[in-house]
Amino acid sequence: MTQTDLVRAIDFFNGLPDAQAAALSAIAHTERAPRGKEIFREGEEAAGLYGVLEGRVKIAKLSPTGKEQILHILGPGELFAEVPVFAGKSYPATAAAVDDSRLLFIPRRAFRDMLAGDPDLAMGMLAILSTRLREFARKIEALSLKEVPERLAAHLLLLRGEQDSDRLRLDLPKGQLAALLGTIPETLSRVLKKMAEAGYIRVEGSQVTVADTDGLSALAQGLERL
Amino acid sequence: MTQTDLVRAIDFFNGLPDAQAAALSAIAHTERAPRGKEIFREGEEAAGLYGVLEGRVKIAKLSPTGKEQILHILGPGELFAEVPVFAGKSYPATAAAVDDSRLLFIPRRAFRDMLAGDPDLAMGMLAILSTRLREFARKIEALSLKEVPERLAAHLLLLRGEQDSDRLRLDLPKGQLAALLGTIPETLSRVLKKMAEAGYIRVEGSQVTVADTDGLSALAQGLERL
DNA sequence: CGGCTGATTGAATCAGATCAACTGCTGTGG
DNA sequence: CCACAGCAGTTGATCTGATTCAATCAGCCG
Repeated sequence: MTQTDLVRAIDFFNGLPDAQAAALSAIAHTERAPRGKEIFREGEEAAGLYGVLEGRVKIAKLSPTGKEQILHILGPGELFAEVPVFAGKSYPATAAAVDDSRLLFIPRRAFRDMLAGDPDLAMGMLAILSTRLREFARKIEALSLKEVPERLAAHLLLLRGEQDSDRLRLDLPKGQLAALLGTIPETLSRVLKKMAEAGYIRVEGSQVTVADTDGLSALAQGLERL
Repeated sequence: MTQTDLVRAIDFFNGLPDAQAAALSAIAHTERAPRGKEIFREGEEAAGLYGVLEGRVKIAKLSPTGKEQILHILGPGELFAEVPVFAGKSYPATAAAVDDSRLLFIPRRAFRDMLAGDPDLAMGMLAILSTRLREFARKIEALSLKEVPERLAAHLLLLRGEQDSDRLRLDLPKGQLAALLGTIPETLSRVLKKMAEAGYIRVEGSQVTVADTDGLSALAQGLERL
């Protein structure tokens, strides 16, 4: 495995162009953390950010009385401590290895120097983050629609926007689509049928044709119901 | 209104330290867009990013047949076109003013040059974005818990982590809390009662005491039910 | 032709929303 | 100082959308 692949093993950096991934790799190094090893402690100045390559890491707060409150367990591919590093704060919690682990470490100082010399690295990371932020925002919007017909209608409209046609291919088996919409195949099946009967769409296997965009839109906003 | 306030009027930049907000302001300028004015067109090279100061802007795709598919309507405080600008792509859709609007514009070139000279600006923006990303991730996690007791248990555990004590103040009236959890006051009331009866918590007005952290945790993960 | 998987349909059940009534607190005006 | 309006919160009865359980169907591959 090359160094570049190492950096790419962290989801956060996946999507960076080769040149930038390589540049980052040059300042990153890997560390082994045996089970139980403390990686950093709450209150220390944030010296750098970490990614989990292998094993698991827990993020916890120690209460004054010494009780441990686990905030998060992280697995391979996950980044941590990036917020305090970017913000120039101290670590807000303590991190320790749960299993024997291998970590990627990027020192704050070197990272900052590299940003100064390579604005495209900064742009690349901003691009990744803002793309992901948009995706998340969309997901939140979708999840906060309570009824299945609303979520399905919203999803179909989204597909319609992407595929730029009224004839949509469901690129996912219906069972998977159901899971994506936070429901089960049975319900999806019934809702598709009702939508078809009400004239909003036509369904032929995994091909769905939008017949009434405005109607679907009204459904998605809960203005109408099936 | 000073220039700095202008930049801060966009949510995205809110949270930047004064020095960086001022620096950004220096390269930003404002534009007026009368109703109907096209701001940029799909396929053009992304020259810069925009924020809505006043009015509304629509983002739409024009299908080959000339039909317009509106993807999004944006209001004051919202940023747009930042993804193609950061990524160095062309605009993926067309933007036009819906009302008479005032926009903030930041040219890509100047923005990139500024990043090169000021790594702390880059760090600051990365900090904002990654903080927001974490918040969103948490929200998605919470929303994807389907049952109210799960969501409430998760929320109580979160508060417990923040307040670092088993005795929690609900900093929100119960009606508001219900809305935050995606339910209604009646249901919240019943669930709190059930949790108290089952011995997980004790409730005294807006003061909740966690009696069984592990039990709550099991509830939050759906391992147990009320 | 079996036998598997994905999709559909029907019946029973359940969680939560809705509707409506009631409690209890707080603040204000007579 | 009391009375009563007003609002947050609680409780009960009912209704509805969605899941669960079970059976069936369609297509596909060996």
